[in-house]
Amino acid sequence: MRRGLEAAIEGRRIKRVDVLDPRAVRRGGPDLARSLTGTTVGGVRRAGKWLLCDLSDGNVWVTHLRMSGRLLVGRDSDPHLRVRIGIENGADLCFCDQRRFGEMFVLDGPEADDLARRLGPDALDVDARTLARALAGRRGALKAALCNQTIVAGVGNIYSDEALWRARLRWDRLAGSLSPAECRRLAKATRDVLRAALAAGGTSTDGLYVDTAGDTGGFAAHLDVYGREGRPCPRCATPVRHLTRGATSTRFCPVCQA
DNA sequence: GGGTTAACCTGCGGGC
DNA sequence: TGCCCGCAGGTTAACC
Repeated sequence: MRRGLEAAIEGRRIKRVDVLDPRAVRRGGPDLARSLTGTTVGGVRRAGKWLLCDLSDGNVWVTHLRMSGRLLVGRDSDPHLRVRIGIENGADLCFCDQRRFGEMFVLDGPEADDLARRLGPDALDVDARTLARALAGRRGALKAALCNQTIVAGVGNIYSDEALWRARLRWDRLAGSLSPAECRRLAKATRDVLRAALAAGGTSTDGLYVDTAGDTGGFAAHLDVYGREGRPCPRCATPVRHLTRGATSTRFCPVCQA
């Protein structure tokens, strides 16, 4: 998404902003349009799951897609269009979001730095030592820690289940109880699964997860446990288990994840 | 201070 | 056929 956004808007001036759903800009209020209009987009960065666009006036345009948010180039007819951003000499950038959890707002430089600072090390290149430090002393469940953005940034429900399966670790292990070898396995599994998913264009389970061109990712075909409950574990053939705890569901192999 | 839970939201599928 | 309910999930505030 960051790469697609970079190609579509980097170096271009924002000439118009139409907020069709105020909830999409709830944090920034009605000022979003005023803050963006007339500025030029510099770099497009990522901090965990947050997209950060540096603006020519020193402010930072922040977007989080949450579950169903999408940034589509030239899709004004999308039924879930929430914000339309007119780009000079380019197609409109359309923020579409079926479930309305996503949001965009503008922060000044130091505020954006604060947002990024609150996040843990980036999961895409986390190493064993960094992960061990981040998990040390944690008494909660390993999966909850892995999904906690202040501990490790960038992992959500799908990739935490996949990384834990690859590392042969149970979701409910005490997060601070991992041995150095287990930390090495989990760090590598987390990096590997995210890189593989990225190479495949992400995981699209229901057509909601698409890139800026509207194309679905292909990683769903390579998932080992997520969405495979009841089917054989690819490693030991035990049926994959599914359980719901609170608002999140977990898939795991009850035999080869210890 | 760290961990847990509910709320936010819409569309879809299953059950009746 | 139509209605109701549960489920999907990232972040945050409130609570323990």
